[in-house]
Amino acid sequence: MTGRGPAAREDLTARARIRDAAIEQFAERGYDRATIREIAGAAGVSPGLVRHHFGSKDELRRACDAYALEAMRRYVDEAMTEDGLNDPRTAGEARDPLDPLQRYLARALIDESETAAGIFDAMVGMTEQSLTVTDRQQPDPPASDLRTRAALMVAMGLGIPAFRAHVARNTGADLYSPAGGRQIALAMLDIYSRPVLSRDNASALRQGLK
Amino acid sequence: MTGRGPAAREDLTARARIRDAAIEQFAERGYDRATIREIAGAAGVSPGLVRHHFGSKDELRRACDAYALEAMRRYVDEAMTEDGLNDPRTAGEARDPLDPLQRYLARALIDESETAAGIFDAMVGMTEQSLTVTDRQQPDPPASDLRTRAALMVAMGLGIPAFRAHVARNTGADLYSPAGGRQIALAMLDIYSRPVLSRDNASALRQGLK
DNA sequence: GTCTATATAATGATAGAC
DNA sequence: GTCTATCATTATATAGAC
Repeated sequence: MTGRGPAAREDLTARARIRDAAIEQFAERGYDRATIREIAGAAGVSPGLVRHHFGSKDELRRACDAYALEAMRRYVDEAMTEDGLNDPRTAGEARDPLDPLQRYLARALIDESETAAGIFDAMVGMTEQSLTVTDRQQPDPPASDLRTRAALMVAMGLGIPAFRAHVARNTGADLYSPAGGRQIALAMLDIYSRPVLSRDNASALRQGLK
Repeated sequence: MTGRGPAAREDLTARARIRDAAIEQFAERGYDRATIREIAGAAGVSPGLVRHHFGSKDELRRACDAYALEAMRRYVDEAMTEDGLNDPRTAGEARDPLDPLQRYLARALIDESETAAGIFDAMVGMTEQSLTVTDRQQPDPPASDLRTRAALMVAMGLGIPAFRAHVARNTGADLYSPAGGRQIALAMLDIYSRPVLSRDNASALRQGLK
């Protein structure tokens, strides 16, 4: 974990408060439905000040994108060190500050942000690498294209923050509450550690595809 | 498969053409960015006629939702019969007409449609049922809540149509082209038939969560 | 740096002719 | 059933005062 924790809201500059409020609003309502007025209100400033600092709504979005990208990059850099890889916290608390950004990212991808698309592609690359290792450890090699599998797995993983509200309604567990986060992490471990289909079942279905 | 296939575009009533164009636009651009003018243009009619047939943009959305719901219901009814369950086509061509509606559904969930939320919940229920069967066949029972796992799996599955553009950019395979669909189906079979995590790995991570 | 007030563009809603 | 023309609303962009 680098540096200082999250500063108290009142300690942030107006510019930072606006950016944080924008990230929250863009993630929650999407780019179009989030209004400058609302963002300004949530940050405790006037709409005019938003323009003063960011120029336009579109540039405000780009600033949020850049901020999210930078935070992701910082996390990946740390996680990829030799220490990080063995630290159990890498899978746990260390990634906590990433959670709201993951939700922002999922929404930005749907809103067709260029920066977010780049992050998606980077995630596919990392998943590809990780799959290469996993594949080698398996007795029988997978029949399908590596990159396709990686892209699908990233899309599936992002489905959870994307449909967060619907998951919460069905489970009573909000992804971003401590208790809910644990409940969901527990379920994810089960999902990821057991196959949905048996090998036989899968190859039977494979036949049906030809 | 019931009844007639898709009618030629020119054979449809104006009302049906508007509905189809709206489903396409809502799925592609989302509710807010899809404009009545664009939908009317795509359907080859005037904006005024949209109002004549549907009253308002919101009622047009509801009509699309109802249409998607009905199509899903019809598919499920057929797939759940004794014939359907054993028909290999149930996993194949039989669900082809469902694809564009799945994409519509994914977007409608993000746009907070009530009807779509109901469909999501129904999908969770079906997944729950299917998981109950699968779980019984496994030696060791999963540790986590059934409904939570089901909700997460539905969200993950819908991540694919939700992030369709990004998957396509990374794989060159559009989910809704014949070749791309096959490529993706093949990869899904691999994903679903092999665990991402070993049991040991999973229980180690489970410890880290407490 | 911060605010208020105004201009402008886009879009959904409406009315009425054919 | 279908279209054209217009209105009302909303949100962004802009200008200028403090």
